[in-house]
Parts: sequence; C-alpha cells; structure tokens
Amino acid sequence: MKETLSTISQRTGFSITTISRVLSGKSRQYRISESTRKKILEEAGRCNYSPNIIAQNLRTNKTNTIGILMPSIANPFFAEMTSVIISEANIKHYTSIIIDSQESETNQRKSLLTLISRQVDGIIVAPCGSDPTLFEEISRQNLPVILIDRFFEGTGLPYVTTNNYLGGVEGTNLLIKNGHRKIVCLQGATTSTPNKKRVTGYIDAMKAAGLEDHIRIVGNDFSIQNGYLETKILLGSDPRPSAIFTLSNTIGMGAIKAIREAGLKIPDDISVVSFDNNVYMDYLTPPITRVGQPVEEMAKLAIRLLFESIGSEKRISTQLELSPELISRESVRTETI
Amino acid sequence: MKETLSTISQRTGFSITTISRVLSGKSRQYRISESTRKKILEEAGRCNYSPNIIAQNLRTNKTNTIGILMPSIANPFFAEMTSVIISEANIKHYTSIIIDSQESETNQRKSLLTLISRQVDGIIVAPCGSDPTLFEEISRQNLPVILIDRFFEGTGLPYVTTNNYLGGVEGTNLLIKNGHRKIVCLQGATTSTPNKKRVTGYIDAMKAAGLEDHIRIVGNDFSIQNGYLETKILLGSDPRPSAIFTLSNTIGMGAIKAIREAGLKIPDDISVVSFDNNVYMDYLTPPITRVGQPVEEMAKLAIRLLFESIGSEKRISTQLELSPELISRESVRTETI
DNA sequence: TAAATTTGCTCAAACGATTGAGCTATATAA
DNA sequence: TTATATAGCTCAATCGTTTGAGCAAATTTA
Repeated sequence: MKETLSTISQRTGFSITTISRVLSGKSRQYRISESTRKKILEEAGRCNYSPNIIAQNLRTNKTNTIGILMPSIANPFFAEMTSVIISEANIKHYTSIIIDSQESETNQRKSLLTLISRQVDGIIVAPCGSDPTLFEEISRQNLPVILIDRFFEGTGLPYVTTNNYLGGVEGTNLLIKNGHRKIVCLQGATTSTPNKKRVTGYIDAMKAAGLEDHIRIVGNDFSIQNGYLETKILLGSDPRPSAIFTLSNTIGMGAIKAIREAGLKIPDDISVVSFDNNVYMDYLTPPITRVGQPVEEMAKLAIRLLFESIGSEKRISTQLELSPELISRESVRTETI
Repeated sequence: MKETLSTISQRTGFSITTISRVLSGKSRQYRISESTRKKILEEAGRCNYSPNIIAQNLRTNKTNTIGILMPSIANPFFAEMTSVIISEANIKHYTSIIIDSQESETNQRKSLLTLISRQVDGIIVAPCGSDPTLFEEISRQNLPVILIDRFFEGTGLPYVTTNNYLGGVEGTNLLIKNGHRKIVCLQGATTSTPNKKRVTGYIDAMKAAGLEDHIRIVGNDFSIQNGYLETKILLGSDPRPSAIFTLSNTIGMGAIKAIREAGLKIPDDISVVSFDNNVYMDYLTPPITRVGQPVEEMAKLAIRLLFESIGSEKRISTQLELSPELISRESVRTETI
C-alpha cells in the first residue's frame, strides 16, 4: 500500500497541510503543537511513509536532480569524471541522471531535451560538436549549464577545463628535448576544443623548435580503434616517426597495441607520450609518460560552479583552466644524434 | 518562457485536453480533425514545446526511469556494467539514475529509499552486504528489482551473475596444473556472493588436488588498496606463496603494484591469476591471465529481465548464471618439480 | 470585560499533465 | 419530420505535494 499525506491524514485526523508541515520539519514555523507533531511523526514512521518526490517536484518546481551528459562513459576519463560528479552531487543531496551522447550531436540534442523535460535543476556537460546555440538557449532560459573538459570559444558559457594548449606544448617539448624530430601527433575528435588546443600546442612547440617540416597530424576520434588504426598506418609509413604524441588515454592504448603487434619496443623503437592520467598507465611496460589532467579537481569545480549557479538568480560566467601535469615515466627514449 | 499545454491552449484557442491528445499522438483515437491537429502541432513546434515529464509522471504514475545502484562506479567492472545498462535503457527510451553506495549498507538503504521516492519504474542493483530483506520488501511492493553480479541465496529475487564458483575452480586449477601448490587466494568483500563463490571454488579445487594444507585466504575488500597491502604482507611472509589468485581486477592491480615494488617479476618470481576481464590487462607486462566475466551480456540480460518485469504484473524470478571465460596469458609460470 | 494577540490548526488553489464523461452541432436513418 | 449516430470538441477530476490566506479558540493586554 502506497502511503500518502492523505492516508496519514485519514488515520490521524489531522489535515493534509498539518501533516505536510510536520513532515517537512516546519512544525515550529507554523506553530504545530508538540503533541500533534509527535503523533504525526509516529504514524508516519509506523507506516513507513516516504514522500512522493514527483509530486514535490511538480509543486516546488525543483527536482534536486542534475543532468550529466557525457560523450562516452566507456572512456575511463569521462567515467572517472562522472563518478566524481555523482559523488559530489550526492553529498549535496542531489541525484544524477547520466546520459551518454556517444559523440553524436543528434543524440546530444535529444538528450538535452530529455533533461529539460525532466526539469533537472542544472546540467554538467562535456559537449560534442561545435555548435553552442542550444546550450546558450538553455542557459538563457535560466537552466544552469556548466561545460566540463570541452567548451565553446567566444561564448559566455561557463566551463572548467585543462589548459590543453599548455599540455600540448609540454608533451611535445618533452619529446623535442629528448632529441626527437619526427614527432607525429595522433589526435582525437577534431571538433572538440581540448583536441584543437592540444594540436595547436603541438604545432607551436614544433615551430618554436624549428621543426615545422616535421609537423604531422593524423587521426580523428577519441577511440582505441582510432589510435590503433592510425598507428598501424604510421608504422608502415616511410620514414617511420620516432615518437608519437597521442592525445588521449584511449588513443594511447590503441597505439600501444599496434606498436606491440608490429613487434616494436617502446621506447627503444618508438617513443610514446600520451594524454590523460590513468592508474593503469603506470602498470604498462614501460610505464607511459603522459600529460595528466586534474580530473577530480575539474569535476569538483564544475559541480561547485553548478551549485552556485543553481543557488543564485543571475547566470554565472566563470571560465576556468587548470594546469595539466607532466608525468614522466619511461616511454620516451633519448635520441642521440 | 516555459511552455505548457495551457499556454498553447491560450494561443490556439483549443482546450488543454485537445492539445494534450494531439501532442501525445491520440488525435485519431479521439477524433480530432486534421486541421486542428495541424494547427496545434505547428504552434507546439514553433514555441519549442516539450512536455513537463514530472507532471506526466505524477499523473500516469510512470517515470520511464530506472535506478541503477552500484557499490563502486570507480571500479572499471561496475563502470562498464553501468555504461552498458545506461545505453540499453536509453534505447527503450528510459532514463537512468545512477547511485554509488560505496560499499556501505547505510548508503545503500538511503539510496533505495531515494529511488523509491523518485518513483523509478525499476531497479538494477549490485547489492552490498548480505541482508536481502529491504530488496524483498521493495520487490513485494511491485517495484521490480533485478540483482546483478551479486545476489542473495535462498531468496526468490531475480538475478544475473557469473558462475563464480566455476571461475574460482578454473582459476585455481590453472595454477595447480602449472605445478603450483602454495597458492594464496586474495579475496574481496567477504559478504558478497561472488566473492564467497569464488573462494569456495578455490577451496574445492585445492582440496580436490590434495592441497588442503596450502589453502590460504586473505583480504577483505574489492579495492586496489586491499590488493596492495595484502600482497605486501604476503611477500614478506615465509614461505612466500608461489602464486596469487586475486579475486577482482582492482585487487589484481594492487597486487601487481606490490610485486613490482618488491622488485619481483611476474611470473618468474611469483605467478598471478586475476578475476575480471579488462582491456588493460593485456597491455601489462606480462599480460595477465584472468577469469573474465561476460559483463556486457550480464548487463543486457539484466535490463531485459527488468523490462519484462516492468511490463507485466507478476513478479519474475529468473536467476541466471553465465559462464566465466578463462583468458590465458603470460602471468603464470610452469613450476618444475 | 472588551479588544488584541497568539496558538493551532484547516481551506483551497496551484503545479502541468491525463482521461472518462459529457456536450453541441451536424449527418444519417427511420 | 423526428430519432439516432457521429464528429469534434470541452469539462472537470485527478495524481500528491506545498503554501498563502483564513478561522476559531485560547491567551494576553488594556
């Protein structure tokens, strides 16, 4: 039997209003007598009453729910991010709806409409594609949106991301400093801002070292598959690159697989620098040098911004770039000239 | 501006009822004229109307939402599982609420109440602890619950799991066949059914091989930390085990870390068999031999059962055990006597 | 003792959708 | 011409809460 305020009202003889006020802890404010309060609480406890949140939501126009929209939860980077966001939200008594857009803008559009329909109080999204209009529209309608990892340039939309340009530069420079010249950049989704920034960082670093002739960028997707296939091709090309800079952990895994299958050794035959930190990277042989992103910090900041935004009337436009961290391991060989 | 049936009603001049019927595709059934239909659809499109699902939920007593309750989303095993469930639910136009109980029964209890309050249509849960009463109660109240991975023995609650006993036997036998005798079992949460079954499998296999004197079970948690610490202790013990059977991927990672730190080589100094498949396991050196679980299949079956249960009035009591898969790699050394 | 205040509660509208019943005008049948 | 059927809509209740307004009785103040 489903208990409601009404059933309790019938059994205790008090009005629905009184019951509601007692159960939502407002008995003091509305001068409900102590004896009434006790009776109601007792009966509610006895029959295991729990409020119908849907009805509360409808009435208060608040769902205590946030929407989390990710391009690919299977990707450990986003999985970790999502996991942190869920936990943080939970601490504030918010529930999370997760949607995976699978890097499809069509799915993304649908998912956003779903979240709006479901009256979420706010959205954290790592967007795919390069069209900010829908996000701007949503934000304008006073539904807070915080972008994470990926963002759109030239919009006021708040975001939290890594300084990917710096990451691109640092990763590339490490290879250059170790004497590499034929450094290939294996990129991910070309529309994603982080990818673009990393690539720009790579290009600038190469140019700064006078290596513009060696600039070579391949790939188009943040998948293991992409890393694997492009590396296969690279390894068959002449001249073979001496180093690969893979722009995500997934791409890195694919590259490593291809390198192994070719019977080559990292770093003796080819050096690898990857992007994204990941506990597994240290367990590979050799451990992989990488540009780590502060995922947990990003997630925490994003949810903090979101809650600030939910709490206040005015829109927030904070845009944060956190520093990446170069994690040096053993996948880069020092070339002797 | 938030559009509702009422605002469209005002602008088109038709009643809320008519608008509702047109927009929910029931114009035929309720004999709404074609011209009316067109006008309404046009206006709804123009003003970007999307229904307030909360109101629909309240009225229809259906949320098209499922609750997914996992003990630890940070664990790649559950992350993958969750990811698959979300996608499958999405295909059926269901939205997913994810909650992480963090292996705490208190959290689990709260989370379940949250899900009930939120009127989810069904729940998929990898439970923690060993008390099925709350789940049974929920199920009895006609809210479908499907257990995944972990389950409770002696209850009618439907579940999908791996044949963990078989996994325990197979993993152990592989080591025995390779001449190992001092095989230690490094277990996870002791209350979890899969853990118990795996341990029983280990014990039975050891006994069957006449190795009852070598049975040794340590650990108590499915964490990297646990794997790491227990292995540290094991490596310092005398006599040192010749093989470790770690009962999850996380424990395995911790064990590997400890082994590396001790300057030992797998499999030369010590052999390792782990549980759970994971793409990373193949990239470690050496690739790790493991007992893989059919995660995707489990997830898909669970959601299928859930939808069957949601669709019908009567409770379902299917209990499925899928076979594990022994994935032989290079982390087991053949002992010569 | 009358007026004012406080206490302790209830009424009823509202949130935005769905849905069975009902109503009017027109078309068809008798 | 009158009864009946049908087309094309609207009314109003309902889901389970919350909340501003209001009301009677008890208490305090003047």
